[in-house]
Amino acid sequence: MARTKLGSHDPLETIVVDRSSPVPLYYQLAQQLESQIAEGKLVSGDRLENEVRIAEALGLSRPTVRQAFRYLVDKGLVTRRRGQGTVIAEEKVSRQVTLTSLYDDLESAGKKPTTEVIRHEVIHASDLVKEALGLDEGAMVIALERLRSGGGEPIALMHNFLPATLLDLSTDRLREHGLYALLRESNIFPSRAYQRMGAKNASLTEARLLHQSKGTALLTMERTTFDDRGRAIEFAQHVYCASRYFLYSTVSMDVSENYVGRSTY
Amino acid sequence: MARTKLGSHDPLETIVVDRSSPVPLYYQLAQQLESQIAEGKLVSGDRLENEVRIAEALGLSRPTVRQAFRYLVDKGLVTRRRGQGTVIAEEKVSRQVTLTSLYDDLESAGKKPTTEVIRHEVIHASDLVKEALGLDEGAMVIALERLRSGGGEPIALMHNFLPATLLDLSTDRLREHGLYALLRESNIFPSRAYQRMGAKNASLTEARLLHQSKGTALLTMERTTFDDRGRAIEFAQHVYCASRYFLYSTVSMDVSENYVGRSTY
DNA sequence: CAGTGGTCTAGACCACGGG
DNA sequence: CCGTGGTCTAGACCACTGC
Repeated sequence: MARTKLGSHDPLETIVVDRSSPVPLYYQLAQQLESQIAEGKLVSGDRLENEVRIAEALGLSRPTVRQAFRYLVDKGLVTRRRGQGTVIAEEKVSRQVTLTSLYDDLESAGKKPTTEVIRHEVIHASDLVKEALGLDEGAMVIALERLRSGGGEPIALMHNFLPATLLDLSTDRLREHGLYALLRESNIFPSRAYQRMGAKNASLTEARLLHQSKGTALLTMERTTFDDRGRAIEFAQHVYCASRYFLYSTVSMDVSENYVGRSTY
Repeated sequence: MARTKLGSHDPLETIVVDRSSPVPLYYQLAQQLESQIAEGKLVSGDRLENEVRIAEALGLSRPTVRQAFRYLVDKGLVTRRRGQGTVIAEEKVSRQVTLTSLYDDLESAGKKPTTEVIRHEVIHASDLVKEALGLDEGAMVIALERLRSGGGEPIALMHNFLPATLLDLSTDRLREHGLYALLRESNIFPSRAYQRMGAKNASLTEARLLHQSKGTALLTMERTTFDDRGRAIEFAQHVYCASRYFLYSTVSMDVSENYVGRSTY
């Protein structure tokens, strides 16, 4: 079954680009294709028109269309192969667009999350925190300890350290919002994080806070987050209740390794 | 201290592109910059020349230089800001280029890894495995159970399931190589994986195999891996010894969220 | 062989950041 | 204001895939 169009649905018919909009053309195109995938108008295995025809149909140049496609590839929504075309990917990969670090917020959306702020103060950074954040001797950091619950049950015990010079945090707003949301409000945009995941048996205090018994296996995560300027903005040590919670992530293998593997130079 | 060049070192002087090489020009440029970063000739905070001047200096067009820079940005090696330029990023982010899924191999490089193949047979896929790999009723899969050790101590107990139609595996080669290396040899290129991490208390058999006591906290990971064609190629259930092992990963936040966050349309 | 994406060019104008 | 990266165009040729 080879279909140049896409079964009963031709996505190009419903796509429009607005040249008066401040939104980049490639982004308008990418978003509309993304929507069609999200809505199920384009499903796994469907093939898109080739770049040239899309460019003609929408009155765009080919590089612009390619930029839109690159966005979709980066998101794992489509796969492209020379000589074969552009095909909608398995939902599994794309469905979980959520990043590990943000999963809290999304997951809890269905679970009525609450956050209890156990600790919120400005202190001298410990050696570990200084090292992680690249701070100088005597630097001050905001130290947070929060208990995140969903559906009435505790999910995670979270310790965070942020450079005190970065922003001011309100304890009240911490109760209502994720930390990253507050950072974004202050024009700090997390862009990359370096994470380390492990496991540990619950201590007595951890067990009590998380409503578990001492010795229960807990998932641990240590993370250093950097913003789009390359600044270290947060060091976190979290402990998750493994019985109620998993950390999800989508990882992409390095293209360069494949490249080297396939080339012969 | 504003330096248009880069302190004592001008990276452009040592960069050459070979137009007769089959390696793309943008990739030649990206790799050479990457090398200079790896070798410490370019260090965190250094600023690169702007696109136009690099293009002129190397006799390339600006889009080609941009493509090289995009590669470096994707790898987290540099950050770029309009009006400010291209700056080498914190080492922390870039150092750990390693993917979670491949960490085994890299880590074990320093630890003399050994792999004991406990099980290697072709079986009917269970419902869970069929679901994960998107297989039909009655499909056959290769079932693997391996114990990975480093420095004489067991590190991980690994269960893998691969579509039997995908390739043939030799038990001998499994002892000597990582699974992904064998896949690549068969022209199967893992490109994305969907992972779920958790924790559990060791069962008696797990404890025995991993030289731990029953109840010790273990790190668990479930993963479905897709290749560059978008095919599901592997479903894995691994259990790691938390006392000797961590899972590392570098995650990048979604650009589009930032984009939306900053725009006003 | 025809069809596809991959690479590359030589320009253009715009948007943002900082002095 | 200037310098920077961000977007966009209209072409060109090449490399891989599958028939």
